[in-house]
Amino acid sequence: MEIPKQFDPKECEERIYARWEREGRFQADPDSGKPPYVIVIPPPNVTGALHTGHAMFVTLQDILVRWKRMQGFDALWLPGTDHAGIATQMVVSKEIEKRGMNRLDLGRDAFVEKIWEWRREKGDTILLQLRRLGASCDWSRTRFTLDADLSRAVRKAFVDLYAEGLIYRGEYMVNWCPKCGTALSDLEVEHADTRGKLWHIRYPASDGGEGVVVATTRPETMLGDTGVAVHPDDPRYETLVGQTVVLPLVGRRIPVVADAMVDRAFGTGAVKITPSHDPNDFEAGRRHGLERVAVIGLDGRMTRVAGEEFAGLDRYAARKAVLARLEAEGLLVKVDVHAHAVGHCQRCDTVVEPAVSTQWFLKIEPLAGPARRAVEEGEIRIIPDHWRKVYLNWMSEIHDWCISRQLWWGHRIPAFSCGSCGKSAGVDDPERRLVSMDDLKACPYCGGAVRQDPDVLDTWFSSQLWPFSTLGWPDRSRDLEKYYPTTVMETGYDILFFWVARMIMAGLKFTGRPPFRDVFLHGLVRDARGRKMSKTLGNVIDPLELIDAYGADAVRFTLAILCVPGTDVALDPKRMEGYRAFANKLWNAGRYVLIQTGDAAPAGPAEENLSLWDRWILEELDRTAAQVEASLAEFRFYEAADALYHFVWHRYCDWYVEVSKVGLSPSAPQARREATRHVLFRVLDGVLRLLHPFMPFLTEALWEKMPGRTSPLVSAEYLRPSGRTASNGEAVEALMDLVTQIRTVRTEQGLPPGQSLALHIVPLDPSAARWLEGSARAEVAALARLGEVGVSGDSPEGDGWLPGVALRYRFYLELPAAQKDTAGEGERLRAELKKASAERDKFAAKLGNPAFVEKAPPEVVAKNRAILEDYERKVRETEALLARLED
RNA sequence: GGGCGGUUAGCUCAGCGGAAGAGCGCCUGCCUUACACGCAGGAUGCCGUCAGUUCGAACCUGACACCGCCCACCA
Repeated sequence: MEIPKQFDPKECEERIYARWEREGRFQADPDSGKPPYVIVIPPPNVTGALHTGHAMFVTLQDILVRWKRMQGFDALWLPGTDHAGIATQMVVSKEIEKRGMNRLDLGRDAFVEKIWEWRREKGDTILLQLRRLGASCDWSRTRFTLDADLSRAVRKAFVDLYAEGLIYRGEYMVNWCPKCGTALSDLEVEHADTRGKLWHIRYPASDGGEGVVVATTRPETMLGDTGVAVHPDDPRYETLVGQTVVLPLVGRRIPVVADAMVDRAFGTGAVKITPSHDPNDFEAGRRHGLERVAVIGLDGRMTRVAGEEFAGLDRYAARKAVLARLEAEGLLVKVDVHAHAVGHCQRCDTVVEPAVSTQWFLKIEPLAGPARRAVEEGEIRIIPDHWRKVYLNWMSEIHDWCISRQLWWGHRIPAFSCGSCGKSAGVDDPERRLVSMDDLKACPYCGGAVRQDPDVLDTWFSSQLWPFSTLGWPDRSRDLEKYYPTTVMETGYDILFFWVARMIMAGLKFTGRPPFRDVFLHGLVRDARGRKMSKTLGNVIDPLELIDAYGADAVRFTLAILCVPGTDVALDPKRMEGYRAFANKLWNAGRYVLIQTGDAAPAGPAEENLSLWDRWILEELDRTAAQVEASLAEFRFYEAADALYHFVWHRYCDWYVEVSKVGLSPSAPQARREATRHVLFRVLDGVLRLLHPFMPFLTEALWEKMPGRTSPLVSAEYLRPSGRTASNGEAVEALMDLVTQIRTVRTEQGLPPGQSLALHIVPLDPSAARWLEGSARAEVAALARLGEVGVSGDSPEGDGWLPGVALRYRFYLELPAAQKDTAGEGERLRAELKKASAERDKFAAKLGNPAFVEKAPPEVVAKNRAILEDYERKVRETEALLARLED
């Protein structure tokens, strides 16, 4: 069989993936009788391109799903995409603007049709990209949030919540993005600390007196002021309360009111009240019955009400103009530098404007209570644990959710209003008949013509239903019965509130059950220096380029091993080189094993034919399997990946494969050769199973080259720890230590690595002697590249032997004839003696402390004692060698 | 203003009560026939500061100092 010396991802990735898909290996089967294991994908935006965040979740979820599938679960990983309201509308708007059109010219229907065209053209791109990473999704169950059945689920949710009075409509102050032209939820506003200014402005008293100085960060809003507030207990303003002051530039008389919301220590202790343009003032205005004067329009420009001088100006131009006028009139008293947080639109980064408008809201408290309890009581587990606290914290101070958006792309709100009788959903609809599952043809109250609300729902309103809407809800489908609740929700912590929290609320509300049992939140992928990736920084890493350069397996393995719960991931392509090398390492180990085994799987040998090393590597494999199992169960991907890496490279390849060359040599007995072949093969087999979820392509490619493999690895059984107990650890470690010591002496003495030298070994105790029986001497020789190896109870005759001390052996390395000079050896031994004595003293002191011996657990004391003995022996032996050397 | 993380080898990070670790980088040798995407050997750490608890602390407790993140309607 021809196996190339380098693993070539390009050769196998596409071919193998196509085979898996063709054979239906990812398909879940509710009638299989197997227990379900379910993950629904965090649906990427339908217009999106694969980024590193996707690569991370694909890697982690695919590891979990493949692992469980191999363990015999009916594993379902359900894929799909999100219509992503604002994001998509923005992308398509920009696109048609490039062609000289705009969405208003086009009109709603035509524009929405354009987006659908776009979606048909590009919408599957991202799903094809997920495949490149090896995602084993059940593509037959792919869903899109705007699919007919999912839209029905959204409508059902809305109708039910409305019927229950949890959805209401009203005029409130909301976050408004002047550029996107829509209301936003609190979560869609990103606060950025900004160094602004605090302007102190004098409002003269109506009677011509001094009046009051107010402090504001937004002077342009003063045009809409309808009051000034001071603290009720503030002696400075006692006499002013109840009076009126004159609003500069406008001339309006506005009252001074007392309100406890005022912080006396801030600014001047007097606050201007603009009920139309500040959430606090909105409330204050209500409390004191103040008029609302809107001077900033929804387009971010000053309204006519702002006065002729300012009308039509952009809000920031108006700020300058207002300040100039105040300055001119001598009313600008003081300007302070003032740092404060300014809200920006998550999508377009425009400064958000608080604005009063009529919107739809979802009452949160009735939903939040059960959602809080589900986590508090452990029905839902959030990992890492500190996110649990964050979740609970957020859940307990959550506000109602503004769910309507003034967009065209999304689920249109199924609410109607009547042109004849004037009844309108949410406001004047006592029997709640104007919201319905079917489009209303006529007013159910008077039969008049009805009009549907033009707004659409926040994208996240449909996302919150994803774990069950994708499975057929509100119908009681077979899938819903079998796969709901899902098993694990795996996603980035950045959408804990946006998505995870809301799914929990919605899941409990609509299905009566939590939508998943475990929530695992991975860190965000950042650049090599830990900075957030951004186009402006130019540090964006494209996962597809990574796959092209290193192969999907290396990309996956890197992401997995970097995934430490609770930490963001610093992704360094340099590091990926290391894991590409790892892939290649395993490839070549497989190549070696397959060349040795030929075209028949080697039969199992009798237990007594297994050597020390054979048993050791099988135990190590077992321990690795147990470690992977335990680590994955707790979502410690890095730990599982690290255990596999270490086992494959530093146990199997570095030691066992090297030792096996002795066992396979023509001079070895037949039984030894067979046993070695068997163990080599068996460990490779186990490694491929264990590693498959992490590196699916490479492992499958090797698997298909193994003799006797009819069905693919993806459907094979995962390796279970066999629970072997007989331990050879001590013996093998002593031998490994011996080899390492010999190599060190060799290198330090500058002996040519290629030269075959003779060695003499003196075991320091009977078990050490026993471990050298059988093939061990030949193995040591091979590992340390030696010639003849002798063993005896005493040092060898003659000159020119370089002595050394290992844990359980003394050894003598024969110098080449031309180099019979051991002069440097004394120095080396003395250095080692010094180190060993220091260690010995440290442990002796510890054990000399009666409190330690008395109070520490016995096994700890015993362990320390054993270490002390090792060092004592080492010191003793080294001293003896030195003494002889100096004779 | 609240809350949550982090501070360990040059870099990125594990370890979280019993001998300071990994990967990359660095230094020395090696094309040893599975692999130079390789092999062998090596150097490198007041485990942020101070005080406590403990037989024992990188790990627990409390303060402090820097970094970072999230939430929040003080103009």
